Amino acid sequence: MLDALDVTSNEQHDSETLAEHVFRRIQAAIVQGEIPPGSKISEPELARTYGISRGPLREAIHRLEGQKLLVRVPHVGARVVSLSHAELIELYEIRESLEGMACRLAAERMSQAEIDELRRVLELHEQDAAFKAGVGYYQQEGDFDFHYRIIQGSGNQTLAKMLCGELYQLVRMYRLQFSATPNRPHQAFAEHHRILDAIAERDGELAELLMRRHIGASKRNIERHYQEALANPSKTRGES
Amino acid sequence: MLDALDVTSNEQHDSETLAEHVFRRIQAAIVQGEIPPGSKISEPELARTYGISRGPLREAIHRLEGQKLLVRVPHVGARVVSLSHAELIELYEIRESLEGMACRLAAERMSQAEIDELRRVLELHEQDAAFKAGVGYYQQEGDFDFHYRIIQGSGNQTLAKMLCGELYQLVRMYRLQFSATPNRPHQAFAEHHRILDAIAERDGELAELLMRRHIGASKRNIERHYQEALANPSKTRGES
DNA sequence: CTGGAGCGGATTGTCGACAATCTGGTTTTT
DNA sequence: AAAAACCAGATTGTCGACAATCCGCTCCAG
Repeated sequence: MLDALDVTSNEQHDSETLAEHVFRRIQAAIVQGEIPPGSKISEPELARTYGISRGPLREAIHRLEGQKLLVRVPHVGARVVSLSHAELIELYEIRESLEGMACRLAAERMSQAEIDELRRVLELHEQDAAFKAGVGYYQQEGDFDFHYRIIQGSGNQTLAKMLCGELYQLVRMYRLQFSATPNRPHQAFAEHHRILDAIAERDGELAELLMRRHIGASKRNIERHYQEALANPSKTRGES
Repeated sequence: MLDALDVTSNEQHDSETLAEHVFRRIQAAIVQGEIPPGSKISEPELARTYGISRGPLREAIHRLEGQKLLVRVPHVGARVVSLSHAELIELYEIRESLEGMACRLAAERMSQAEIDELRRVLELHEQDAAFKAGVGYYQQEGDFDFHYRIIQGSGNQTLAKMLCGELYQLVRMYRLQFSATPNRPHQAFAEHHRILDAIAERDGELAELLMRRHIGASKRNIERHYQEALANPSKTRGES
């Protein structure tokens, strides 16, 4: 069950609706930065690009707006989201609260098999992190994502829909953008490990605390990024 | 008094887009139960009802889906949401976490003027609650809603968009449905008062705790409702 | 030279019609 | 008679065209 990995990107289920298809394609393009943040979305242009009419495209745009990947103003059009520093911090505060809760519930309700699988995911990350030698914690999608699996393990389906179905791609977008911090990946991995241990010991209270601290650390990491970018305006992921 | 309740439905903003207009009207109809939960949404029928084409109507439907007031399955259509017992409990757990956080932030960041206004809102509720003699805590909308104002007072705009702009109507829909519990309104009012006191004393920790308990009490109230409905199937107060 | 009004092009909002798909009842087959 | 195939009706998905609105440019006045 680990084989199906890029089911979200290409290779469409042919019975799938056109709007659904183009929705996923644009979503991937935005998250991976192919359509840069802040850039305007032209309906006719995108319709030509994907070879569809404006009808399904507009539905896709509305759904992207629901996922907060686009912001739309009436009679003007849509732009790719570009979170301000304050907004990004706010998003992390929300994650702190919500994923903290999810982690507590996961510690209480995950099955032993799920915990074992989660441990295997972490080991897989370890190998990959070692391979990539620190340049960005390998940020896999969906089932390979540590946070994703914990949220799923919380058993709260409504929460899972919220975090894994709506805000997930937005968080992923910015996680990709800030993953190039030198020391952070190693630290994040260690934090993940401690969280897993707490879950394995069924210590919900500790698991929640650790997850909140983990996300809080990510938040501070981002704040540091912004302060550096403020002092040294050569930003946007420095490939020296 | 009660007449100014449908400000969201008709009248002004003629520069407003058609889709926006019909979106609000259908939203109000769903929240107030005019379109019963679980009922199917027929695009042609609604288009005739509101005198518009299917284009803007579909946009409105998508936005309603984003607010979780509709559930839509491809090639079949949309239905008004009908949360199961478990889903409703999950929603309240999420509110516990999020509004707890909002309450802590509000205690730390609300201005004195905002706190004074909040107290006035509560006094207004007291008069109204006394007037209505216990039959349902008068659940005003927007600025008149205690929870709404605390969330706004948290200063976290992202959180406010989430709770006041997306989940708000859904919560309101079920709050209206369960507001007929005899003793609950008086109790809820007392809890609101204690929360306000904690905020006024700038005690964020206590404010968060009280808010979590307050929502937890509402949750238990709903659970009791369900158990009674289970034992005595004469539910859905009033008509079918 | 500067500022504002007016105009042209382009984009978004809206519409009606056609095609693809689902639902439910009917017919046919075993 | 029961189950599967089928057909009819309606509904959703998609399309291209028209109308309303906005953005940027030009032109004119001061």
